[in-house]
Amino acid sequence: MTTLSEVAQRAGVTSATVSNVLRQRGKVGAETRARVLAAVDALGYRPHLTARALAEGRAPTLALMVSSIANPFYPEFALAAEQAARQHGRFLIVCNTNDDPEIGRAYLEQIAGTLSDGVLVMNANLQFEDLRMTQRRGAPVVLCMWEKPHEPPGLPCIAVDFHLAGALAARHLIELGHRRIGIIVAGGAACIHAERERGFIDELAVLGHAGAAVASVHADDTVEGGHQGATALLTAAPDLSAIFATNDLPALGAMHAAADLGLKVPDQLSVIGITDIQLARQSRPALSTVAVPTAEAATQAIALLLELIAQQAGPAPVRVCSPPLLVQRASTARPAPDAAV
Amino acid sequence: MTTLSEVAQRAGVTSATVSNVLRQRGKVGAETRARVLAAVDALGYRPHLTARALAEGRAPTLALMVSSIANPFYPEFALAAEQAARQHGRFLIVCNTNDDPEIGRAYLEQIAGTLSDGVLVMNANLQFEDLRMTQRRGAPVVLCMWEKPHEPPGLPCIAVDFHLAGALAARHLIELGHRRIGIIVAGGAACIHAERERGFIDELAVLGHAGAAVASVHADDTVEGGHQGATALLTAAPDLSAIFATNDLPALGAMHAAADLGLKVPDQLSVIGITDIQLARQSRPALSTVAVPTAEAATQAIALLLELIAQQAGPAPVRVCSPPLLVQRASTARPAPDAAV
DNA sequence: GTGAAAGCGCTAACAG
DNA sequence: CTGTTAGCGCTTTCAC
Repeated sequence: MTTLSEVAQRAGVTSATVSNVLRQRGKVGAETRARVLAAVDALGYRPHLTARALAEGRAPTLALMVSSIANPFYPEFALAAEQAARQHGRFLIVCNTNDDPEIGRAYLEQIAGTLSDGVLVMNANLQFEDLRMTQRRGAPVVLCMWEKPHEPPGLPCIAVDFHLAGALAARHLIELGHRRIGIIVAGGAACIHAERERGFIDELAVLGHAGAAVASVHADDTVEGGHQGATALLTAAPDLSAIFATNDLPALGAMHAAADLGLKVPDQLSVIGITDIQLARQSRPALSTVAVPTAEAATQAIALLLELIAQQAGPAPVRVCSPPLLVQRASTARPAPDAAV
Repeated sequence: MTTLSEVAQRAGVTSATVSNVLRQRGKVGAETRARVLAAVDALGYRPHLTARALAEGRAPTLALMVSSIANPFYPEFALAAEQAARQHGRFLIVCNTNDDPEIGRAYLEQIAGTLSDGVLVMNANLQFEDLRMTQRRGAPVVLCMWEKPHEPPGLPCIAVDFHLAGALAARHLIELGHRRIGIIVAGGAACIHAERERGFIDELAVLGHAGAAVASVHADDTVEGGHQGATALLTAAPDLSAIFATNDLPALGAMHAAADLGLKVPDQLSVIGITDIQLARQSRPALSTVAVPTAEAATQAIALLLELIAQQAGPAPVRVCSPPLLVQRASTARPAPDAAV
């Protein structure tokens, strides 16, 4: 590990000058600069990021808190976040909370402000109180995918209009002619997807088909959960012509359930989800869904976090991403005439 | 940000003593300790990890280099790696190389030894020379899933016997009675999967059915790649009764291709992959595959890296994971009698 | 047992 | 333009 002063010594200057050359600060004589650069090169000097961080009073890393890396939603988000961070010269520390608030708190306690300059929170099931505490300690926090643009959480956040996402799904099914629709609300007790369900229901009412929501079940936010949910739904109400799931994974599970029950998708049953994860494109039939701007949210979240770190943003700014978009694929179609009651 | 000396002041001692109390080093009087702990508590003191790292001459973070977070292989691995790291009090910086050796090198240059104590390399398409350089600079490197246990790479690594993985796939298909098998070799030009193909071919020979490998194509390591590969295979040799893909993603693509060609899996075509990613369980029909100990590799890789950092390991140790295991699901079956030539 | 002091590698005033 | 001087917050000898 060659240090600044070793370089300085070789170049016959002092470490401050080397520092100035490297960071283009202060004026340095052209000739001196050349000597310094030569020395840097000869010695293979690389700045010690930890030492620099300590001296500057700021860390080069950002913490990304996520409930599980294994969430199929994660890849696109993390990819975009990492790229954005890199472009700003920052590194990303991934903190998996496993949906356990304790682990989340422990992470925050340890690294927020001491190893990471700021914290990105992505569905990590953290206590708001812990986040506020983190903020108070001087480490900015950004919530990455706030579901309710019209009800800001009192913390900086990147919001996506999931109410609209639900509405778009509803409109699509209604326009296709579906009048007997089952709903799978994913996310368990915490029920993070309430906004999506509400958007769906509200739109049904707006379109004059409030009665089209025939049945509704809660389910785990997984393929298996969707499978179980759909099975329950179709058993209780065999005449459903469509199922709306608040997330893609359970929607995929619903398609499997339909297959297991001998129902053809989309001929006998239409299925639609929300998010547009990679898998949605790869399923057979390909899943119709409402695409949500995941990568954009990641990029914006990084940008906002950096502004907060630089203290260039208000106390609890809310930024809204582009609206969700319907993506019609092969899992939705007009209901079969004989399926109608 | 309360500092050590603030705590010290409040406790009426010096920062050295506080440090001793916190790290259980040196002897501290019971009464003093109590006072110190009380002050720590009252002030909400948290150690500044960056400062500590600088003073200790070691960083609390490990770098995980990966070609793409979006690789469906990644979740299980990263989850296990992050947990293992956390259990050892380390944090994980995720470095996405996008398969670009330049990005990889830039990452290594910047953080290895200056922000991270060691580097985990997972399919990141890095130049060995860059990795050796990193080592020489004092930051240990571990390759996470070396495919050839019998040909160590000259760098510390966690190896998985992918030759055996290929062999198990071959044995399974042969035992089922398949004699006309198509092979999809994933991974493109770099051809990281050569060992798997060789294992498959070798085992065919061992079993006396060298001729069963009727055709072989190269394809991208994606669902789409597998789809294209399988389509090509089945077009050129419509009488194939089984397809072996060197990875699960292309195997899944092969199943889709079969469906598109009107072939029933497994009745008219058996498909088998390698790895056992989550998706393999969730596809319809569920994919038969050869499971590889991904999580174990992650855990071992972290352990080895920490040993290397602590200088408790030889120069280029190779650790071999548990052997791969056949997982028979619904995508493989005996060939239809009338399909045989 | 506890304190004083040096230093990790770098940056940031301020002098000259 | 370049050098001097202080730290950043913590750990770690080494005296007392």
